[in-house]
Amino acid sequence: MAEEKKERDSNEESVKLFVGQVPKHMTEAQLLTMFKEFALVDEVNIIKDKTTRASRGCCFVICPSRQEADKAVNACHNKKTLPGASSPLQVKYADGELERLEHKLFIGMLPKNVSETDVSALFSDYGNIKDLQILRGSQQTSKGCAFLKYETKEQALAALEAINGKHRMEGSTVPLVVKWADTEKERQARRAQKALSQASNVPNTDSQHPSLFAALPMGYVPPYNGYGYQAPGPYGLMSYRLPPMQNQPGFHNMIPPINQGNALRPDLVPSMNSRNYHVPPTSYIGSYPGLHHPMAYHGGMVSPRPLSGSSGSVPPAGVNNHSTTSPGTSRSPGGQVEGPPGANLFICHIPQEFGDEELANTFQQFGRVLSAKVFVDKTTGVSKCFGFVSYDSPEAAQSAISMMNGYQLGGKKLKVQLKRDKQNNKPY
DNA sequence: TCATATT
Repeated sequence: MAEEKKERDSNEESVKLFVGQVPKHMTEAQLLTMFKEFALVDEVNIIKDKTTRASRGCCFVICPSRQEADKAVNACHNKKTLPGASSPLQVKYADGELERLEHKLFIGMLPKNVSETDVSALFSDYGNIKDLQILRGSQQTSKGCAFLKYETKEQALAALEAINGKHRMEGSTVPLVVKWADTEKERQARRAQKALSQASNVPNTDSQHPSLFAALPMGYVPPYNGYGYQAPGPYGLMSYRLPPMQNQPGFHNMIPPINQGNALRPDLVPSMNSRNYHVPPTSYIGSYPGLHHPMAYHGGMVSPRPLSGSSGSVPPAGVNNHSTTSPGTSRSPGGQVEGPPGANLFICHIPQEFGDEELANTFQQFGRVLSAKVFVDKTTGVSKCFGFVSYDSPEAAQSAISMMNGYQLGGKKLKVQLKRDKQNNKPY
C-alpha cells in the first residue's frame, strides 16, 4: 500500500487510458508492443473477470504524460480494428482521469453577495486561477458555492489546506469550506441515492442546499488519493448504505411498473414490496429431472401453436411462471456466455420492462439458457428492447425461434433470430 | 436491430 502511494506520487503526470474492443486472447505484451508504435507507454493492464481471470475484452494503458496519452487516443480511437474484434478500438481517458488532472476545487459557505473578484482575490494567493465559477440560481442569486481550477495540483492543495475551515469571508459567520470537487462517479452515486430515498419517502440531507450540505459538521475531507475515488467521507456512509434488496440482481428493473394492459404479469417485475420476489428459484434442471433434450418439452409443456389466431394470447408455458434462473445452472456470474455456433439468439421488441431475468425465464423452456442479456442504456438504465439469449445447443435455439418468433408479448411481436456471426476481422 | 467492458 505504501508502495502504491509512492508509485502514484512519483507518477503524477502519468495518464491512464481505457481501451475497449480488445480481443480476449491478446496478451499485455502484445498490446504494449502495438501501442508503443503510437506513443510512449509505461504499462498495459488487461481487465479481467474477478473470478475466472479471463480477459473482459478491455484494458488500461498507462502513458507517462497527457501528451503521450493524446497521441495514443488520436492514433487508435475508432481507427483500428484488432483481429477478432467486431468493431474498432475504443481509446479514452479512464474514468476519473480527466477530473484528476483538473485539480478542481469546491468552495462552499460563500457569502450570498460575493463576487468573482472577491473570490479571486483570496484564492490567487495560492496560484494562478484557470477557471472560477460561482454557482447562481435563476435570478443570478448566488448559491453560496463555487468551483475553481488552478494550474497545478500543488496550488490547489495549498489553497485547500490554508483556507478550508479556517478562513471566514467578510459578511459571513462561518468559515469557507474547500474540498476536492466530486468526481462524476460520486455525483452519480449521490443522484442514485437521492432517487432511492425519494422513492422510499425517507427524508434525506441531499435535498438541502449544496453549501449547507457541504458544510455539515464533519467537514473534514480526506486528502485526495490521486485516483478520483475518495474513501467514504462526510456522506460516504449514507451513499453506500443501500437497502439489501437494491444490491440484488434485478435492481435495474425497479423502474416503476408501467401498466399498459399488456399480457405481462406485474409479479414478473421484481419490486421491493412484492412478496413474489422471494419465491424460491426453480431451476431448470430441478423442474425437469432427467430431461436433457430440449425438444422433449415440446410435446408436454408447450402449446404447439402459440401464434395461431385468437388462441395466440395464451403464452407458451413458462412465460408466466415464477421460476427464476437458478444460479447453479445458468449464466456465469460475470458476463455474457456465448453458446456453441447456432445456439445464440438475437431478440428484439422485448417489452420495455423486461430485464435479464425475465428474458431468461421466458426462454428457459426451450433449453438450457447459458446467458440472457437485455441491453439497457448505459446512463438511464432504460431497456433498449433488444437482447441476447444463448443456449447450450442449436436445437434449443431453433425451437425457441419456432415458438417465440412473432410471439406477441406486450405491445409488439418478438423478433427472434440467430445472432449474427462476427465476421469483420481486420488485421491492424 | 447484433455482446459498451472501468482491475
